[in-house]
Amino acid sequence: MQPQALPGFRDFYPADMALRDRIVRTWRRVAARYGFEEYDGPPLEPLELYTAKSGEEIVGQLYSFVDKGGRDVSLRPEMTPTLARMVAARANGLKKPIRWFSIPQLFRYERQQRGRLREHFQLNCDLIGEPGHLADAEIVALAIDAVRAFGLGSADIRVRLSDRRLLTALLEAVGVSPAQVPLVYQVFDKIRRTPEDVSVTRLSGAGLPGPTIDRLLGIVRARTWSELDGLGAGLDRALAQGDPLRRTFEALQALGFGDYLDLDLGIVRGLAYYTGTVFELFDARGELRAISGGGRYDDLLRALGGVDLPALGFGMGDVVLGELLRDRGLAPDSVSSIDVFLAAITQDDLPHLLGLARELRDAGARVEFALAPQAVGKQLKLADARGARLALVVGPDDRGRGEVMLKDLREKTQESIPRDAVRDRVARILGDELSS
RNA sequence: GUGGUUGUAGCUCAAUCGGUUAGAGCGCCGGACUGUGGCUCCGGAGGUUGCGGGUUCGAUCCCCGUCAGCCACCCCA
Repeated sequence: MQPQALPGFRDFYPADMALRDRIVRTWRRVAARYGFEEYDGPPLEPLELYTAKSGEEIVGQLYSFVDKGGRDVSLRPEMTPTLARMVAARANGLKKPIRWFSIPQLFRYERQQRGRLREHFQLNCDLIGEPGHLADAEIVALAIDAVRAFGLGSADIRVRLSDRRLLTALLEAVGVSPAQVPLVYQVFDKIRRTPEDVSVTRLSGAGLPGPTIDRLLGIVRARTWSELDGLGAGLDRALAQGDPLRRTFEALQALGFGDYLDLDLGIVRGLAYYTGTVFELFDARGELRAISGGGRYDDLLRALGGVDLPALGFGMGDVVLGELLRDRGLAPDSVSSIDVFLAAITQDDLPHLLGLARELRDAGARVEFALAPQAVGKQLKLADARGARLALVVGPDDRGRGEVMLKDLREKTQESIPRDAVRDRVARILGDELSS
């Protein structure tokens, strides 16, 4: 048995690379539309960067080890601590609000499953220095556009939005004690795939009385603001905590993304540092894991980097998105690897052909030719398999006339043209394809 | 980390009750085809049946272990 890639790590064959490349390029393009600048940091970091303040959940899954210098290090499981360090180091000199994005390869040591590997690429977009609801709307809008740009619409994608401030206030208002909050979060997180009686049993097992449980179920099931407002008396003060989220909804509707949004207070992001808006993107059929998730973390930069700046952001991995694109037939078809194939009839034609290759490559064309003597038919077969638009056939007869045979493999036409005119003709036919 | 389930050619799969030399399609290579591509026809390469052990006259098939994939749990970048 040949050595394989480590569990959870991927080999990218050209077809896989084409998809990954499309994803990454599309992300860059969309982030740029929102005025975001790209940054990056080290893939390997000191272990303490993650054990210090980051979510406790992540620590157990760190891909960490001791390096040859005896340092405790970890492959980065998330980008936020690195971002916090970088922003903190130059916080005074950076114009706010900061709009930065990165597409790091992230790692975690955990048993893999579909859509969940030990390594993935993740679009990270963060907006730092703005506490207002328009920043929240911008981030959510960017997350939506980052999948919309692949051709996915509101029929394919749903966004579920919640707010920690609102949820916390509601739980307190209905009588959930701080000690009971973690369990309530757990139950909320699983509410969609758990029978109701199981959820009720777990909640009552934590000491919550029946009426409180009923109200909790009402909170987690509310999908509109009016449903939430109708949950009963005594919640007005708590519901007032929902104002920022309401305004975020309104802004997103004005931006034209209303069709994508669902209110869902059952969204429980694992990372403990979220302080306000939290959201997740899912495929509308509910077949896959979350495509993206994020939220507001106004206290994290102070805890992590020492600068007191409000911030929010989201992450979006390439694995689930890639699966969704494949499922929907939106992955790239077989790509053409060359523009022009050069075919020689005899060995004597080779110097002529190599000169053409140099000239066309200098002009920006993607050029290939047979590396060993072959029948012309065979060479053209290869040209076809490569997806070449054009083929140039050079033989003794052509050379005698100072010409070459230009074949358009797509149009199935051919004509003999002067050798000196090749470059211009090829450039004209390929047109825009050259500049890309 | 726990439990379940599946591993046969590069890919998708077949192989009777445990029985001879493990097959097919696609893909790949070559030929028909030494001045013209996609099609067609012909041929070829490619397998320690994931790996290791056990039962048996005989194991792709039964048993145990292990590794890997998938599913659920845990958790969720």
